[in-house]
Amino acid sequence: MTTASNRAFEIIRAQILNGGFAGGMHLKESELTELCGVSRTPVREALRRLAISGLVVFTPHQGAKVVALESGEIDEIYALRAMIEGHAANRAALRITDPMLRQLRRLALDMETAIAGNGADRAEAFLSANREFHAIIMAAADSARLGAMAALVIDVPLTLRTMSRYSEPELARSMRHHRELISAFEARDGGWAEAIMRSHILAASHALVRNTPLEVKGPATESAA
Amino acid sequence: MTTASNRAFEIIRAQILNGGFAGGMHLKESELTELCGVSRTPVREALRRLAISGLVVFTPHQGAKVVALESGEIDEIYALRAMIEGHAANRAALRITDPMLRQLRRLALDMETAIAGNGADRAEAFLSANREFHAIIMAAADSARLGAMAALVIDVPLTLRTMSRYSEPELARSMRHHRELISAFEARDGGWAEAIMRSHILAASHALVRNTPLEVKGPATESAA
DNA sequence: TTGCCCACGATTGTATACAATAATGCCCTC
DNA sequence: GAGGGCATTATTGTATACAATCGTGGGCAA
Repeated sequence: MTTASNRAFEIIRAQILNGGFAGGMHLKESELTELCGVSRTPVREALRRLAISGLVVFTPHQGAKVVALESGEIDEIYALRAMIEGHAANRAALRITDPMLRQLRRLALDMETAIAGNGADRAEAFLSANREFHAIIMAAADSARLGAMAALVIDVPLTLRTMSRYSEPELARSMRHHRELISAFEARDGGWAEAIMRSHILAASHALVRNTPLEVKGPATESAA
Repeated sequence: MTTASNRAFEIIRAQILNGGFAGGMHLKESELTELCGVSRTPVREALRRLAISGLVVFTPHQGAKVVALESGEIDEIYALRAMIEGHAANRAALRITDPMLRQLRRLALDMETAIAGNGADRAEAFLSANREFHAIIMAAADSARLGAMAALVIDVPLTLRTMSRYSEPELARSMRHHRELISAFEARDGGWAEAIMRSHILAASHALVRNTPLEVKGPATESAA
């Protein structure tokens, strides 16, 4: 069984990511208490952790507010993601194990079939596999501190609904990036892996910016990068 | 007046950085309570923040332990610092203001005179100016998230006493890096600034590793990078 | 009417009491 | 005598009560 603090963290985080808590909204500890079914103490701990993750901002004696991203910040976040995930890919290329490589190949196939199909859960299957793909690379990089940094910039873009904004050519390019990443890993070439990963993230960034309406709203999924 | 939580954070952090708490030491909340003169609640918050900063590690129902760095981790941390501060220098080059540039020039002079002199506070003066020099660049980068990432890898090397390990040629090279950074900023050349900053951090890393005895002990100051 | 000041309410910050969990040492069994 | 299981105890996790602080509204004066 997990701790009450963890439950509170997950519940509040999910609410923010799926849009239940709008950007800029003031989060009152007493309200979160009844939402999560725990007392204020674990709620407070959860809020501090969310503040570290960049999902809420904290001001003394005024509590927590859900972050409201400006368009400039989105560029900034994707630039940081490119830096961090690029570095992770470089490390991963030198450390990845064969079982991990097999998993990557399978996930790449999963994504390609998800794209080719047309079921209702098409997007969900794709995003799930994509998330795992990137998670495996971070795991292969094998650096706790790098993982902590990634957490600072991975969560936030999730507040944007992006999957539906990718055109077919953009998705195809994303697939090619995945395949080329695997090739770079097979060659154990850190520089190649890093370059492709950077391209992958930055391409996603531009696809997002170009297709994003001014006001971002609605239940969110996550970036396809 | 600051909050009790902040006081506890600063007190415990200082104890870790100056070596009062040895690596691997188990930090009991009740003991920290009497050390800091506050109750357990703010102590707990302080410990969580320290865990985020990478200075302590947390395991459920077992509390906090001061981190014990292995030699491999030091390389990893310096690689991350090179990545982050390099990126910060790149951004800073495009955003830095003239007053900030003037400050950098003054601090570079301060460091050079500190090195040239031979007073007892020689090292202290140098390190203080050096810290401010890097802080200004981070501020000029103007990215809260990047600052948060930097915090993950700036604090930890402080647990190592490094200043005394730099040879004269190494210090001279460090000074040249500072001057060249200023030149890159004046030219508003992000790529140049990033390259020099990476060199600066990585050079410091190797100077450290080469001069570090196997067991690192004693009151700590901070890295000269 | 408008601006400022004070008091009130709401909300966060802190302390302490209680519950739950994990480490430790002892005793029993083999 | 050694190993494992159980009870004890120390330590962390949680809840709640209290204190401090900030925003807000009303009232008073210019």
